[in-house]
Amino acid sequence: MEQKNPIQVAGRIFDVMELLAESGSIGLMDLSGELGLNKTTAYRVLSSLIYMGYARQDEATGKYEPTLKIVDMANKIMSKVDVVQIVRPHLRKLMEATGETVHFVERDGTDAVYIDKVESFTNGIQMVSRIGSRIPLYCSGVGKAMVAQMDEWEAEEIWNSSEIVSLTPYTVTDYSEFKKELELVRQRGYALDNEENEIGVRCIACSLKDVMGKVKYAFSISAPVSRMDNDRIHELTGYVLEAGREMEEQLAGGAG
Amino acid sequence: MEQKNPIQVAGRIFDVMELLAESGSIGLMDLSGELGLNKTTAYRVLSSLIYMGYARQDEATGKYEPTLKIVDMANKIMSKVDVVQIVRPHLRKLMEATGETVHFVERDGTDAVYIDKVESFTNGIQMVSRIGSRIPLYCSGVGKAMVAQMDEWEAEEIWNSSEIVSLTPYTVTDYSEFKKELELVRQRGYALDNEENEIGVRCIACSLKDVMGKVKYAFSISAPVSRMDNDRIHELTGYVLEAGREMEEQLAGGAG
DNA sequence: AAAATTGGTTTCACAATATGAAACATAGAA
DNA sequence: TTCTATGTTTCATATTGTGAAACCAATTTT
Repeated sequence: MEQKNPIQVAGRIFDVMELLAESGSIGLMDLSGELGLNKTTAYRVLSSLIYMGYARQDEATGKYEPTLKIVDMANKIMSKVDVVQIVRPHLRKLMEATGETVHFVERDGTDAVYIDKVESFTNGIQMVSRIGSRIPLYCSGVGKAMVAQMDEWEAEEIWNSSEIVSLTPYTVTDYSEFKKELELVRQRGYALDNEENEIGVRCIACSLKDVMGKVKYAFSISAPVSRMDNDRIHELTGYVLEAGREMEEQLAGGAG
Repeated sequence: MEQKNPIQVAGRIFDVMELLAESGSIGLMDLSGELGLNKTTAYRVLSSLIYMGYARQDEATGKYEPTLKIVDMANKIMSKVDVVQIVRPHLRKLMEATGETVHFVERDGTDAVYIDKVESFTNGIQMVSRIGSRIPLYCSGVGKAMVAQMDEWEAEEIWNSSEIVSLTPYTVTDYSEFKKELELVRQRGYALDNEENEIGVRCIACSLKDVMGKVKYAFSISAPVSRMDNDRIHELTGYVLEAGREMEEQLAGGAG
């Protein structure tokens, strides 16, 4: 058994918040059923959330919904993530130059966490990425870009700790194949994701080192395959590498 | 006394989260001191937050920080706010046409809550608005734009329930003056904020009705006074009213 | 219209759970 | 070394959260 929450209610409270966020609007019975909570307990948790201003109850339907107080908190958190402040102008520039949506991630264990994105204007199809959401390193462009710059043992550790699943028919699930791919990434200076993570989406990614010289960040341009044939990839590569150079320089200089 | 939290720890948990968000990184002692919590209690709360993945402890310094899990939750919440999906393209268009930052708010009691913003690219000076943060109705462009379209009694109720303070020398703190201003807004179709809320910032705002025909939303273009003389305001007015018409139409049609 | 069902709200006796004083551990400063 | 400042763990205690059951108010069914 993997140790329990030092505060029982805390788990319940966040479960409720999470469910409110997920559903947008939900009734007491559905909620308590979904979470396996006693009706009264669920009610008390909701009352508490309302008391604190994180939830509200719809007058008409009696259903419960989240307020935007969490969103405010989230934005406070983001405003403190100073890497974002530094790289955003570059990401914008890259988006303008290419017309495609740009993502920026930070490594966290065997995952990458989205910490910024700049969406393309023209782009009809929107990527479903969300700031704060995660993507595994082993099957994403940004992930491969980062792992490629790590020591062999670390790459292997990440592979072994990851739960390898075929998300699409193109997902690499064999370690030796993965290693070959990494070698390619090192040669080119950027990584490609050919629908390995989500069908219909290709992306070009490049990693960045932090102040300590450790691989920590990566960014990517992603677009539907229809706009990402080999010629286009070749064309975009230049922009990506250029942006990478600029950002790396500024990140290093910022807090030497 | 105004009734207490049905779950005591809940308050403490969110106080801690809020403080983590605010400070970015904080030690146990500072935290417990700041919140008036017992050292052990603070420690337990933090342990619980870490257990759930909402906080982490810096290996090197021992200090505690928020993770991005809350941010993910916040974005889930925002993705459910469908008004945003509808109006964003219009806000973008407005930003592109004017080159100025555009805000979109929803009324909540005597406040307006920011639910979307599109920042101008060129803009050197960044507004400090945050999605989810609040601004009083009585002293903001968006607020006046909304109140102007309400019944007299509702306007008065809002005024009386608001805590009127002079945020700047230009803030209107007299009700009869406020009413005159509202009359002007009705005539023009848009509201102006001449540094009434923040010195150095002017904005043009316009309100929108929801599906039920109730005044519920508003949007604004804001910019530093240096770029907002009377000529410029006159020039921008057209864009604002145009955007307002388009959005109102689409909001009404969406779920008739 | 009466009865039954459904969802939200309140009460209350009980014990599980959060509490905080105090002791402990560790690292850096004097 | 000793002192001081932080973070961590223990443990006896009662405060706090718990959930069964009763309650209320709309709907829906009969």
